[in-house]
Amino acid sequence: MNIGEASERSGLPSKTIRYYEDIGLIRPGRGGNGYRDYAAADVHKLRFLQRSRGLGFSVEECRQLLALYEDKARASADVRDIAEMKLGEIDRKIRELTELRRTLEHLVHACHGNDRPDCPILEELSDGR
Amino acid sequence: MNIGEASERSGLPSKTIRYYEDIGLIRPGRGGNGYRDYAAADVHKLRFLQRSRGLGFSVEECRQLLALYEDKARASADVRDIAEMKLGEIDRKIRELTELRRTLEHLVHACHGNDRPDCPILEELSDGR
DNA sequence: ATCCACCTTCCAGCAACTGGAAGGTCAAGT
DNA sequence: ACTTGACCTTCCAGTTGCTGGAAGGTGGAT
Repeated sequence: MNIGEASERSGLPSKTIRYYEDIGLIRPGRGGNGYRDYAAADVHKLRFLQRSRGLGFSVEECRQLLALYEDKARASADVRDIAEMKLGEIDRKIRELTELRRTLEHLVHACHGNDRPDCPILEELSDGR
Repeated sequence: MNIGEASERSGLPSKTIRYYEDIGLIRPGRGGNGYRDYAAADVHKLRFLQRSRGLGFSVEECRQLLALYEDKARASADVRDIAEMKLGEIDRKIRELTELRRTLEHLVHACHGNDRPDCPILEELSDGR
């Protein structure tokens, strides 16, 4: 399939898909007309990239995550170790986001949203807790 | 005070403080020697910026928050709207992160760390699911 | 034959810094 | 008085991860 369809199916803009090819994350085939030709497996990888990028993993980290999928000598303890390290990072990210969420929710609830000049959000941002 | 002390007190690197000046977020005075001179109010704003950036507000959002903060007739509803939008984004991130966690954990369990070439996820991938 | 939507490459710029060069300033130690 | 070293200054370049636009080729429908 062409890049447009791959874009639609993966949720990534065509521009980004070409960029990912530039930096060597994916290698689609080419048709006789020079157009990129994406297989279903490529789209799957693109979707994986879309998700993991959206979660704050760097492109380099995504490259490692993707390597887990592509590793032909799969099932080695090394590969599993990398995956486990990433799991730890994900857990940490979830914890941080949850903490951030808690703080913000507290602020939103404390703010009555009227015109009075006493917004607790701004007060906390400036004063600190 | 000089930029170094402002940096220490605000928790922002000097480079970042100069950058914030470049983009017009703060306007410190200047001493006779050309050094930037930060008043307590400047440090206060810098701390404000440090906090709100750390909470995931973009620089432009921080500029808005700062403007609201400085505006005596501010409407706290404006502030709350920005915070609520961020809250929605955070929720989405947590959901997606949890999903990715599940995916990776599945991978870790599928690759038990030996040399057997039987990772079901990879098979799924090559099948082009 | 002519649209128009698609595709191609290349080059530029964005956010939000970060690093480094080249040089000015200041307080302290000798 | 002089030198050292830690500050400070500006400016320019690089980073990450895209995103937009120009200039031009391709493909299917009318």
